[in-house]
Amino acid sequence: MVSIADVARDAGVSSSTVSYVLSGKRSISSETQRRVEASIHRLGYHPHAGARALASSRTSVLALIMPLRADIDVPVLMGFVNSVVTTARNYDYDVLLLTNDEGPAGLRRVADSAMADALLLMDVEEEDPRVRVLQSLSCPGVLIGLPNDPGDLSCVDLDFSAAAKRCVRHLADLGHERVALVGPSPVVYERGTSFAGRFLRGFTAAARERGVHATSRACVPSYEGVRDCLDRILTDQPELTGLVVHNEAVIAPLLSELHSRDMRIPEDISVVAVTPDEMAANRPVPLTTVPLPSEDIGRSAVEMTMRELQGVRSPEIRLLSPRLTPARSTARRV
DNA sequence: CCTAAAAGTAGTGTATCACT
DNA sequence: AGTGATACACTACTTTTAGG
Repeated sequence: MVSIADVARDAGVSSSTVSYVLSGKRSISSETQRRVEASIHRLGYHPHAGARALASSRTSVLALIMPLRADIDVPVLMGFVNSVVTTARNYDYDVLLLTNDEGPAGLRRVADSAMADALLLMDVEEEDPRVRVLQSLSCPGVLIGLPNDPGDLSCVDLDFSAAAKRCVRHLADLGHERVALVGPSPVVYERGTSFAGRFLRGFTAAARERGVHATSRACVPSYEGVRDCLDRILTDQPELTGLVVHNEAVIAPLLSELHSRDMRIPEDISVVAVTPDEMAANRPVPLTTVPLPSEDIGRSAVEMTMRELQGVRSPEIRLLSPRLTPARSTARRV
């Protein structure tokens, strides 16, 4: 293995000079800089991460804690992971991905063993015991999601309440008077997952505000779950003309189920979905969506974390404003 | 004198301080 | 602008000590 001492010997300088060339924390003559860089290149040197962590008590690793539960939509989650990892690399950080649900003890384990410099927490619940623990840790933490009491932690998320309102108002503007929400899986509500509650409350509030009849149902992500969910909704509202879907895993089976029931989109029923942009276009009928900005959320979370790591303590709750992208799946009610 | 346990030492690769 | 010494946390190895 090539060490900093090998580079120093090759370049004819001391190892501290190599270190300063690498960190850029001191001025180095251009000639020395050039020789050191040439040696680094020639020898194929890469700093030893363990030794770095030992000397600096920094790991250059962010822990992304993302419990992978059965009811979680992996493609959507990967959008967040991708954005977090990509942004972290811009700051010379790597990402430690933790997908087991270890609860508060897991946070302590990672922080106290100094595996990472900061923790990013996903799948946040309204009353999440991890939040209090995260605050008490010595390393910074940022939430992707919004608990009832975030304390002085920074949070980023889509403004799900506003997103729901956007969907309802769009349908109401098109003359729809009877709408329904196909929500996340029942377990997501039971767990008190923060986005689910916020979306549902926004949906209900907007419907009331616009005088629209509204029903909502949790939906198990399977063909059977979708059939059951639709049955219940249509029993409740046989004259339904608008659907809001807040459950990515359900979109495909739902579209196919509507088709088999001869409910044409958008002639018989308008559909608007909350889903990442790239997953909306590739459907039998291009979907009107409120895009889930996983890219922006992941990037913001890492940027906030980096600010904290630089010692800037300015907790911020950043709720991104939803957009609505109209497509063929919604139309004026006839 | 032998063994086991405890204490001590050296070495790892890097960042950084104090110095020239 | 450049350098030597040191700290960092841990491990592997060596030496010392205690007790029989």
